Amino acid sequence: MYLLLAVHPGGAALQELTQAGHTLPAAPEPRVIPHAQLPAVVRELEAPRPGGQPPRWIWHRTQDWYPALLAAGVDVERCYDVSLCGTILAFSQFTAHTGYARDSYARDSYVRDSDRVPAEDPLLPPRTLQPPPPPPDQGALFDDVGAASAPRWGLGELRAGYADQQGALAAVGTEENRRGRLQLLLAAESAAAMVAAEMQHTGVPWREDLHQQMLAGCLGPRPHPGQRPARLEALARELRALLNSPALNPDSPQDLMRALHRNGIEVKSTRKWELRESTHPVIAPLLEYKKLSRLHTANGWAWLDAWVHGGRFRPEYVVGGVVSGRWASRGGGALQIPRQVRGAVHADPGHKLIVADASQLEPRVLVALARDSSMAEAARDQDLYAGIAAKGFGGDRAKAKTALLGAMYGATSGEAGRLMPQLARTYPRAVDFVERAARAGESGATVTTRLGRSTPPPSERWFHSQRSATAEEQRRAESIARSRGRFTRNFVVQGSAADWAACWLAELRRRLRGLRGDGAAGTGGALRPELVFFLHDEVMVHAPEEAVDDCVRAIEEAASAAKELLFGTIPVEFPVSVAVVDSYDNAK
DNA sequence: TCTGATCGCGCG
DNA sequence: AAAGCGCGCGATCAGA
Repeated sequence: MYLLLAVHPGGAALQELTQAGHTLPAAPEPRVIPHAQLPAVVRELEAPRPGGQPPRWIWHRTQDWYPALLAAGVDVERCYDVSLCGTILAFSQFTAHTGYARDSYARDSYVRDSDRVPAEDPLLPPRTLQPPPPPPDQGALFDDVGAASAPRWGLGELRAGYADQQGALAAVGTEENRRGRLQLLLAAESAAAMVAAEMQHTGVPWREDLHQQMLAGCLGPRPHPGQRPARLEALARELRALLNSPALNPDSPQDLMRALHRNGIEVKSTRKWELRESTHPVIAPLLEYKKLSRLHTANGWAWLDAWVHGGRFRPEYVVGGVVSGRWASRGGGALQIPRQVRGAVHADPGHKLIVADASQLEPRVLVALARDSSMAEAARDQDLYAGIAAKGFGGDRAKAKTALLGAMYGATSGEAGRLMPQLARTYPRAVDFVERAARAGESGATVTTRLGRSTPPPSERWFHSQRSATAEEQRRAESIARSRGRFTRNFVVQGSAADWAACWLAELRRRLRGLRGDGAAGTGGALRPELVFFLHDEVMVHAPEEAVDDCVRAIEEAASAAKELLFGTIPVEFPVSVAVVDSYDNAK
């Protein structure tokens, strides 16, 4: 059963579809449901019924509808996010012949700014597929607007948008199961949108007291606003003395660089890797200052005040926020929780954190994409890099890793660049695969992930540079082309890894829901396993101790299901490493 | 005084 | 000038 949910004057419009496809059956008048009653109606429709599958909710944006339902204690099993799926379909090479992209561009309510050239960096292609939504909840500031994150599509638009998408999907050829793969991607992306909303609702369990203890230990007591913590102030004094610069502000790169130069330390920047080259006595306290200053500004007391409430860190996740299909986040630096503060991520009493990550996901994805059987054999090892090193690199693991990463990122110089021929000799198929993606990107072509997510077309700047006349412009054009080549080279690997991760997440969500007993259903979630964090190739489940074994099994089963869904039966493993811990810093 | 770019660093 | 990929964020700095 498919249920369309759209905006309607006075509430929400709900319409049932008896069949879903590109021609939607004539439908009866929709049910109009006042907003206050929507959660109860959804709960009723989600209730298990004998022999029946749960409905699939079709809505414009999961972010518009789902948070309020979750807040009312209602969750749903399946959905179809027309906005996210529309973005995939508008760019996918699998649907390029269908005209869907062109038609959807014409639909003015379909907002996208992906073909806008970023003004700040002429070398880079556009990075985001959607315009940044309004800032996260700022309380009363936006009350008069009220529509900052309100649903936008009425039933007519929703029906038309959904039908167009189903039409495009139906027109995808079945060779190599392209249609099936794209359909899988749409389902996984929609599931990811639900997971993101659920994780945001649940939050990462965060022990504010432990965090504050750590801050006090590293920085001293909490300073007054605008002042440096005691430990930082002491280090700043030491730096000023050592550099004979009484007015030095170590937070200013310019100021700092001048002071370093005055003391004969000839650095070209104040980055820490460059500072480490010098042996001057000021370097050690300077690096210490930088480290603590970063802690204070990025994850200090102000961060705690802003982002942690009621023992939970609730960042906003942006599904599809990266062109490759990775998630982005907004607020609190959710995808950059430093190792230094991970001790504050702590399970509730009677619970454990299950932290699982897909080891060496991207190189394994490359092996599978390229069907490189010699590399597959080497990757049979739990440690892929060691396996690669054993054949082709004389057992030197570090070299093998550098070479493989270099191949995926497009290294041309340094050690990684020098190792490329060596890698290509032993593993020609894998190297050829990324090389072809790079050459396609350089020439302006689109590349596509395993499940059918494609790069946007080259930037206006790329097209413009093609018409270069002078030698100078020519060099510039080549630089722009190489830059796009590195992007597309990496896109096929990073994006296919994101395909895999989305399937992993979706499969895991389904299994975790299957673990919920009826008994715990009404307890608001406190007594059942919950996905609380996802980071590219890593998931965290917060689970009651008695559910840990089942959760670990679910994580592992979901990983092998994801591999099967993407690649079928192939001799490549995607092992996950699982840690059951009280505190995040004990994982890995 | 405000705004947008740049530097630098955290994560994968 | 050349440059291994993808992000978010805070402080500083330059320019309006």
